[in-house]
Amino acid sequence: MADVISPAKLAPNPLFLRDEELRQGIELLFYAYRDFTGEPDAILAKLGLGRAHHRAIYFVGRHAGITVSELLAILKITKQSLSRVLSQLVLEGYIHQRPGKRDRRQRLLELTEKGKELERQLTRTQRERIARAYREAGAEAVAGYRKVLLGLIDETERRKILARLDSAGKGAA
Amino acid sequence: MADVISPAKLAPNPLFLRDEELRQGIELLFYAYRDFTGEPDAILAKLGLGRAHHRAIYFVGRHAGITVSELLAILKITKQSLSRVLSQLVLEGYIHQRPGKRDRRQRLLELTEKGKELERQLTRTQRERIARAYREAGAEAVAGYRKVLLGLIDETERRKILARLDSAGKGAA
DNA sequence: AAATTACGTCAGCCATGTTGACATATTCCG
DNA sequence: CGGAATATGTCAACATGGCTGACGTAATTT
Repeated sequence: MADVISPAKLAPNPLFLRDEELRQGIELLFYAYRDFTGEPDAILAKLGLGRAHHRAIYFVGRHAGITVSELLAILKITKQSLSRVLSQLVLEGYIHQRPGKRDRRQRLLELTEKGKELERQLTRTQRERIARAYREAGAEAVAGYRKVLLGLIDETERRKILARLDSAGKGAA
Repeated sequence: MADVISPAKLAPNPLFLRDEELRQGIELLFYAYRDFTGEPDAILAKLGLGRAHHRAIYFVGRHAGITVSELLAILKITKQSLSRVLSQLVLEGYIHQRPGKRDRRQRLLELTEKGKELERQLTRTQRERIARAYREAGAEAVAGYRKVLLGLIDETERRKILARLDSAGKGAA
């Protein structure tokens, strides 16, 4: 204000632009996630289930035969929290447990037919949403979306996740 | 299996590829959001605050003079839920309320100096995370990231959000 | 003057996260 | 073989942050 010629008016302040750009990146992520997770809740509510159940069902479906500790590592919650969700899903016949062959302490998890049916139903709306966004944005944009999201993930996790994305659906030990 | 020549081996099944691609899009969003939101919690916990306070502080900081109902529309929670958070933030001196000039029923919200300080502290780690991801991915990828995320948002919301992103930081009535 | 709007508040419920302590079965290792 | 480590489960208590429903007040609109 006191300056005769404000430097900010001569050249657009790069720090300001940067901050603005970054905040938009934050907010887009917030809004997208907000709307993305909103949809399946109605289906779940009717069954007396919540988002936590959706996440468990999704990843068990994605990695048939996953162990409890692997699932914990993906969800990053405590075993007590997972246990509540998981035991309910087993009780109600969505998920089946069997002891590991190599290591009989493990409980390998997989969806029952009922579980698979629910998984399909829950994921359908989200798949459609992503599909539409991909289609409208184009292949190049999709590559950018993937690249940036991957960069947002904790560095120590990135390798693991890339491996998981690749090996998914092939079943585990 | 029973087919003499499996069609899936001649041409890669486009439905399968599509499903795989879409699921990766879902999972990347999950992992990125998981790690993105994780960081500021430690700071908040020391102050006896939670994620809900962070969101309120963030958007009040971003839209100085925002009304309660506008904030509700952004967060998509009930007024009762917001009230709990907001009244605590006012009580502890992070947010200041003043009546609207045109409409004195409104309570226009803005951060106090204390609130601004906390906002900066909280947003710093997230800004840095986005900045790093942007830098590593490149400008073209950033454009794609924005395009796809925008496409994931509810269509009825998109216009509003674009307007918000543009007008942010210029203050409201 | 009546209806609507913006906001707030009280009360209670539910889902889902947390910590801490402890139990059991199995596997690994010296 | 026997003890340590591992995979999993369980009980109890608590915090956060959503939700619904009901009701109240001040200001604005009609």
